[in-house]
Amino acid sequence: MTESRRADATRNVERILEAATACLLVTPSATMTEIARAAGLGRVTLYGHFASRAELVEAVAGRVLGANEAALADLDQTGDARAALVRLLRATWRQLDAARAVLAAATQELSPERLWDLHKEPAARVERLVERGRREGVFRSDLPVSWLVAVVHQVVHGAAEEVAADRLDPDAAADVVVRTVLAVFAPPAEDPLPGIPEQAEMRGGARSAPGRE
Amino acid sequence: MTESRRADATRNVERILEAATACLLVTPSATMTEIARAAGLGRVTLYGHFASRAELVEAVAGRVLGANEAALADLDQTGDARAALVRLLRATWRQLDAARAVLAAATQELSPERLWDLHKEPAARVERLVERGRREGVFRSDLPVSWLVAVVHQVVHGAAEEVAADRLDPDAAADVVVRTVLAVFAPPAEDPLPGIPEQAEMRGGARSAPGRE
DNA sequence: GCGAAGTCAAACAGTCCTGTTCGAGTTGTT
DNA sequence: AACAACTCGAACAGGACTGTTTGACTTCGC
Repeated sequence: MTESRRADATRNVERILEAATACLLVTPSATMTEIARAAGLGRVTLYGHFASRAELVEAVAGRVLGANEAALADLDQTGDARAALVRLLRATWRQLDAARAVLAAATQELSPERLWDLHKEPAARVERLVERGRREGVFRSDLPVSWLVAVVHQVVHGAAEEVAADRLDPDAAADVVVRTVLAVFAPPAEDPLPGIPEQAEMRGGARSAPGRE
Repeated sequence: MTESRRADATRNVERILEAATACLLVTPSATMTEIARAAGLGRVTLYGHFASRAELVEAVAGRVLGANEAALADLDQTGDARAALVRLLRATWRQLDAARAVLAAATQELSPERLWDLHKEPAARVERLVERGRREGVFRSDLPVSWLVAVVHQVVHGAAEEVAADRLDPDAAADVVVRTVLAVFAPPAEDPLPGIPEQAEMRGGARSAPGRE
């Protein structure tokens, strides 16, 4: 596939992907013109390598997610579940610092199914860990698994936003994330307050598919 | 100001605002045409009442936030800080169920400063409560206040997303939110894990104004 | 019932974006 | 050196949206 392509062409594809990543990181709605200018290339050249904007965005998303996967794949997931969670969180944080807004772009540009695919692997990783931690009794069981996974997602993204808004020290962010998630995941000591049902009924991953449209 | 306006005119303004709220709730980028159709009115009529799309979005945002404020303003904020937090969370959840996506629309349509203004009041309310709870020793002090406020924001919005994606039972959502936030806010029993710095240095609300553009 | 206020469809101008074509220039490869 | 691969600017067609105008129509208020 990449057999007979001139050297500068492949180099330019790389330049485009990098510029696109940078642009989409700032503004998910960055235009082809902007990306081309950022890459120091002509707009037409982009279309020479990517048939459409969607294709470029997908390539960027795949690239970022790929790097993410690579970094997270060979992570020690054994031993104490909490320690494993901490490692996973720190690694995720490091990666997501870069991926954040690119995903935002993909979110509103790609088809929902395609997007769900991209998010599936990281989510599954967290899910497996959550379930193990539960069996071992170190994570709480009174909240849905899907919710705990969502909390990780929300907290990490939220921290990224706070850092971007200059309301949180980038160096402290990783620890803040770890502390927060650990606090949520820890089994509740006892009911701290009356008026809260003992066990919230949950829907797990029902997927009863009311869907849109 | 609203003196001499025909009855159907004021009624239509109301219809427009309601339709716009509904539309923006589904899609933040809803067009004037879509909103007009949803309101059962002509597109031109919208421009008769709102000079521009931005003006309409701002009106909708103001309306939603206003209702939010009204509901939260006369809330019992005395007594145990945790109980007060629970009340605040439940009330916020009830309101935000409706406000969610409207704010998303406003977020990318309105000027950042204007948006910050709209978010300021609710955030300040949470912040005051957090600080009181800290003084009373029922909330943790090892994380920045601004972060705890952000956590509330993230968790509530995250729950709304999960509900929208049909991964969380709407009836259980309020409890889930309460449990999650309480877990984060509770003072850490002791360092549960080595490798975490004793106290994360924080930036509070520095606002060193790097700004965009 | 009369006039003013309000509504509306159609059509228009203006902007911005995507994606394509063309011809000329440039640069890698052999 | 020479050919092919590549790049590029300009220009075009097409679409979507915003915001305005016009002139006819409906409805409210008195």
